[in-house]
Amino acid sequence: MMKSGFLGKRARHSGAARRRRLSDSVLRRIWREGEISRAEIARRAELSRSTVSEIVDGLLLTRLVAEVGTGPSRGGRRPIVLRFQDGACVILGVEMGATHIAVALTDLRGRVLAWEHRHHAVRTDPRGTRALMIELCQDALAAGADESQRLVGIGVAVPSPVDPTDPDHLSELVLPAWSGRGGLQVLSQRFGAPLMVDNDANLGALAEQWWGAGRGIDDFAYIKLATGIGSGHIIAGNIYRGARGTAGEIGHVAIDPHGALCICGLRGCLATLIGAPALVARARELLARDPDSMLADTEPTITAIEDAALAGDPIALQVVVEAAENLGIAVADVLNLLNPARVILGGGIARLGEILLEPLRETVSRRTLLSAFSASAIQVSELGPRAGAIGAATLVLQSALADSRHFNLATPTAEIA
Amino acid sequence: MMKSGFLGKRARHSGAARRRRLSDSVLRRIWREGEISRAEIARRAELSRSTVSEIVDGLLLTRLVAEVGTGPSRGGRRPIVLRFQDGACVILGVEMGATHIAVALTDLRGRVLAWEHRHHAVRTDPRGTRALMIELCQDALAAGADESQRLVGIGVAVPSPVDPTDPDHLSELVLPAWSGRGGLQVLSQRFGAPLMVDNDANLGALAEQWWGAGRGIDDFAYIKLATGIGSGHIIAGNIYRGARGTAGEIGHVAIDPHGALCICGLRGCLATLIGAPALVARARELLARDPDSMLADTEPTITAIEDAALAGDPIALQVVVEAAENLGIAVADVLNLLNPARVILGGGIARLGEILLEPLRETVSRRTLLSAFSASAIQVSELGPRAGAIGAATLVLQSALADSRHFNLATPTAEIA
DNA sequence: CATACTTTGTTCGTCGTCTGAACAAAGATG
DNA sequence: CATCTTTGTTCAGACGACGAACAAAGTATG
Repeated sequence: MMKSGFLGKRARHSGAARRRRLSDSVLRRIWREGEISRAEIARRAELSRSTVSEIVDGLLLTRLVAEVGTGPSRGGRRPIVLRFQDGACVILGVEMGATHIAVALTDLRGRVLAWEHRHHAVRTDPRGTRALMIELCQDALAAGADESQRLVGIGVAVPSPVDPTDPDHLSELVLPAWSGRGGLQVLSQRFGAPLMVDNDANLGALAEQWWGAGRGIDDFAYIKLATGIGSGHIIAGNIYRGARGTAGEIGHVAIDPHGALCICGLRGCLATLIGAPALVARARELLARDPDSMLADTEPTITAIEDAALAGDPIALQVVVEAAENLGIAVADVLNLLNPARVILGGGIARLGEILLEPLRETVSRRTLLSAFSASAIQVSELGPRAGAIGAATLVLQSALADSRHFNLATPTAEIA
Repeated sequence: MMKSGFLGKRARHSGAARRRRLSDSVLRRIWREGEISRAEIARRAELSRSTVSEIVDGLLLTRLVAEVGTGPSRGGRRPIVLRFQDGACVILGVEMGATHIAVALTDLRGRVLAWEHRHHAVRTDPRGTRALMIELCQDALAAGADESQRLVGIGVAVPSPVDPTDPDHLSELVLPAWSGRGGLQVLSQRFGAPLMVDNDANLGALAEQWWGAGRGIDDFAYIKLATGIGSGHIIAGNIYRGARGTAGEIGHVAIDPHGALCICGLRGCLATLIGAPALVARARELLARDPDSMLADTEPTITAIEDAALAGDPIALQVVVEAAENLGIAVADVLNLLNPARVILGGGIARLGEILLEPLRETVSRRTLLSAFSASAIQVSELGPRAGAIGAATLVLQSALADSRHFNLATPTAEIA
């Protein structure tokens, strides 16, 4: 019995699977270089030119790669230039915030082809949020994609830890009204494309790794400063999610054991000290004592505080400096535990740049082992408020480049027939 | 020109290199299973029986694998049992502490064949320390190895961060008299075997992963409580060293910003609160107020405090409970940032077991996100004071199992000739 | 400007791996 | 006892990647 059964998995060490992996590695190389010739691929990948030619023939059929003229001679025949076709497909990246939804439609190089953004009471309205996501995705596709561009997939950044074994689960502490379920499969069904979900800070980190301040760096931390505080960690080149997906909860690192109560049930978490509501409250406190501030005109919001700090308002600056000092304690802990090569700050307040960085660097350098760190390694995000949505799209891109079957194209053989 | 050059690296996708990788993966499988038949390997590795037979023929020639009779029938011919020869080689693991040197001679299954331990003023005497290491290694080899057993390599655990790009460098903060250099190559030269160096907490974590409380777990933290406090982190199955080898400095996480000054230049580091000297000082302080303690008889040492706590002495217990509470704050930070599946405590004080664990778990569960952790996931080391030296040997074993050329055996072809 | 030399990309024969089928040995089953 | 399984080996064949050879298209040099 069981003479041969299903021979689906047998082909691992032979034929098809091996050739696919090699082809994928060549495809990734073409993506990475943008433009490259067959001969150059052969040199860098340590393959023979004949093998590369064969593989490239297959890739040309997928339309992900095209020949675009000839390059400069290196002393002999001029090479045929292969170019990765960034526009062959599109990807949707959705960011779900506490009070907004944003959607980025990107090409295969992370370029934003369309951007949609809408304020919404996400926390209290699951159904409306899902409908809004679909609407914004439709709008983005209509604005930025044409018929020829296949949708590779949809990525979603959520403001909650995501357990890889149960990606639709959302934290009931952060989003009580959602009763633990995202229900995001509707997106997948509506647009007929695979869905990938991850935490917003993780995806911010991923976006910075591929397109921003983390390019070329295999170990860094991304800290998102918003209503909540979260961190995403790139470790040995990959997002680190921990045993159950809750790594990166820097917002609940203990700073002041006697501080205010947090939604997590603890006291003195970083989030209670420098989350947006905390900063607003602190600004109010300072205004009560000293009302000679441009902030006194209106009810202060986090955006107003940021604007005032940029304009040089002393009270806003004090709020920021105090926040930087508290953040510095947590950053120092991260440096001591994880030794990242860089720390990247994202979220709204990161637009303050040096106003935030200078007191932060000062605190951190007082609190870290001398050799461990150069202060210049603390930077602000290069992608700003779009990092989350772009990172969500990048998650899809990453998986497609890792295994080109996820591009979901007609197979080469089918195209020939 | 450059018709073919050196063809050393070309063979990556063909022939020799591929066969070697496959052979190594079969060897690892035999190691992992201990005993297994060819047919079983074929099933689990999804290879054909003929291929496995061919590879096993090669492995038998290395003497790392042998046929040892037949196993139970599964309804047909009885399989020939292959057994990994744990005793074919030996490995030396050296632990360099602040005040001692320990050497473990192990087989290829992490069993300790010989154990040497000597107190020594390591911090102030580099030359004598190196000589002592050589002496203890010699003793261990004489006591536990015979002529037929080749020495695969020597691993060394050092009480300093180790930069993978400069493994002989030692921290000048921790070991000022060593002026930044380990000079451990003498070991390699003396015994004619490769040398590998890593941080002691990292190697404690590795030992627990292979042989102790971390078996089968891909994400956990090991915390070494001794003169200094360090942590080693297994992340996605591998030791995480950070960008420059200084990950895992939990000893310098900030607990009390107004605390005592640390060698690192900061205040209130965990190490200043629960390092062995701090515990001794705290015991003295308590004794001054209440001299009715068994500790009052002699000058208190860390070992004496541990013994007294085990005997139920109230003052010793208070010292331990306070230490557990401070440690708990740092452990909670680790849980929030890294979400390990387990936390393992090593170092001398870990022998207190539940006396230490109970107040620690209490503190941690008050300070961590509910869903993130079950308190039972905090445990003490299974390997105790030998974890560092065994981990150092395991580092060598790991590299040999990853690439069997590191076993440094006569090649099969050479043995045939 | 003709000749020699390079580089590129393709074609084709070859080598080495891994496979699957066939087989003998050894045991289970009824 | 005959039949069926399982194991391990042998051997021919499929297939992938390689290298050699070649044509095409360039550069360097007299």
